[in-house]
Amino acid sequence: MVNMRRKTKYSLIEDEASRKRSFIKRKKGMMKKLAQLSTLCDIKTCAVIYSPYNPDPEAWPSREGAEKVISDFMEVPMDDRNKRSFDQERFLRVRIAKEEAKLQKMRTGNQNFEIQNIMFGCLKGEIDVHKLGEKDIQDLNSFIDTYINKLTCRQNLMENGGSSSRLPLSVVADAVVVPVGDYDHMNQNQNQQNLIQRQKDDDLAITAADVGAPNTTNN
Amino acid sequence: MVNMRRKTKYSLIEDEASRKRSFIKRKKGMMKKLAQLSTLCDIKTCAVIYSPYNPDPEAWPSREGAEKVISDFMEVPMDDRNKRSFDQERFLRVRIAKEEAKLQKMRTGNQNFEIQNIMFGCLKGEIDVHKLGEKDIQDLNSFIDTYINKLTCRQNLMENGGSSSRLPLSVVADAVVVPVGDYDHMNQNQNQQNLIQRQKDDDLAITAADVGAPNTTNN
DNA sequence: TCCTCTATATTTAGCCT
DNA sequence: AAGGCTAAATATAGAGG
Repeated sequence: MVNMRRKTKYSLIEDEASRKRSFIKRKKGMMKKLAQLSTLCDIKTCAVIYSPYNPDPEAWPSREGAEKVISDFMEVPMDDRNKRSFDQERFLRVRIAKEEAKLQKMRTGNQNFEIQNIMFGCLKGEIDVHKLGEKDIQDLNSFIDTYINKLTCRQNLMENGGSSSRLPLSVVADAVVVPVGDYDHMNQNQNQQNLIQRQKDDDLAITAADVGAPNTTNN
Repeated sequence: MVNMRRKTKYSLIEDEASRKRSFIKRKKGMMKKLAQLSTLCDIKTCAVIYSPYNPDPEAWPSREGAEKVISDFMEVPMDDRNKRSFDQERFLRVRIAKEEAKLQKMRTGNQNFEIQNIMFGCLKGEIDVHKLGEKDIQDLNSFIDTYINKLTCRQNLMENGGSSSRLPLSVVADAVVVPVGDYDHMNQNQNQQNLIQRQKDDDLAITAADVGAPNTTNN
C-alpha cells in the first residue's frame, strides 16, 4: 500500500519539512475546531498564532478580534474571577507548594523563579540590590521590563475600556501563584509544577500513552 | 445498535446539557491538541477559556503562562498590515507619551516608598486591588521604571559601559492560541461578536457542507 | 450529574501530483 | 510548494451505568 500511515511518535518532529507541514495542517485543524466550538456551543473564540514559519502573526477571526478578547482576558482581575471560587485554604496550599517548587527550581537553575524571587526580595527589602551579581541584575531587568510592558498594556487597555476600578494589578501576585482551575485533562500535574519556559524539555512532551489513552482523567 | 452516533448538525446545540457536555469534551480535546502542537512542532502555546460553565477563566498551561504569551503578543509591534483599520496603535502611542511625561515628574518626586508599599502589598495580595485607581498603577509603573534605571545604572557601572539592558522582552511565544468563551458576565461590549460573525461569512465558518462532508470530491 | 463505552466522524502523516 | 488522497489515529456524540 502506498498510503501507509505509520504510527506516530509523539515527540518533536525531527524533519523540518515534515514539521512544517504538520504544523500547518494542525493549525488549520485547530482553527476549524475553534470555529466549531464557537458554533456548537455559542462560545466566543479567538486565536493568535505566531509561528516561526510566518513572520506575521496570524489572528483569527481578526487581529482586532483577538486583541479585544485578549484585553478582556487581561482585564479579568484574579481577585474577582479566580480566587473567589477557590477556598482560601486550597489557594494557600497551592501557593505554598509553588513557593517550595520555586526554591527547588532555583537550585536547578531555572531562571524565572530565581528572578522572581530576587525581585520580590528586593521589593521586600530583604535583598540589597547592590549585592546582586551582574547576571542577576540583567535577568531582573529583563523580568521587570516584561512586567512593565504588561502593566502599561493593561493600563492602556483599562483606560481604553474606561473602567478604572477593575485594576488588574493582581497579576503581580499571579506571577507567583499558579491558579489551579479544574483542568481535569491530561497534563494537570505539570501545570502545577513546571515553568512554561522549560516545559517542553520535561514532561510536557506527549507520550504515546498520554496521547493515545482514551481516558486520561485523574479519577 | 446502541451506540448509534448520528450525523451531527453543525449548528448551535439546542439542548443545554448536550451543549455543555460537548463543550467540555471539545475543550479537553483542544487542550490536548495544543499540547501536541507544542510538542510535535516545538511551538509554544497557551490557551485561555472563559466559559459560561465556569466563572473562573481557565488558563493553560497556566494563568501566568497565558499572560506571558499574551503580553508578548500584545508587544508585537503592530506594523503595517495588522493595524490598518485599527488605530489602537496610535492610541497606545499617545498613552505612552503621556506616561513618559508623568514618569518624568515622578522621578523628581520622592514617593517611592509609598509606591513600593503598594506594589509589595499587591504582590502579597494584601492590598485590595480594586481600591487602586489609574493613578496608582501609573505610579507603580513609574516606580518600576525608576527601579530599572537604578539597576541599569549599576549594571553599566559593573560592565564598564556595556550594552544597555532595557531588553526587548520578546521572550518567546512562537504561538499562542487563545480560545475564549462566553463573556456575558463581563461588562465588555460585544463588538467582538460582529467580528466573529463577519469572519464566518468568509471561509472559516463551519457549514454543514464544510464540516460534515469529509470529502465531497470523490463520493 | 459525571463517568465509561464504542460506533462513527473527523483529523492528519505520509505519499502522491 | 500547495493541494489531493487514503488509511491509521484520534476525537467525540450518544447511550448506558
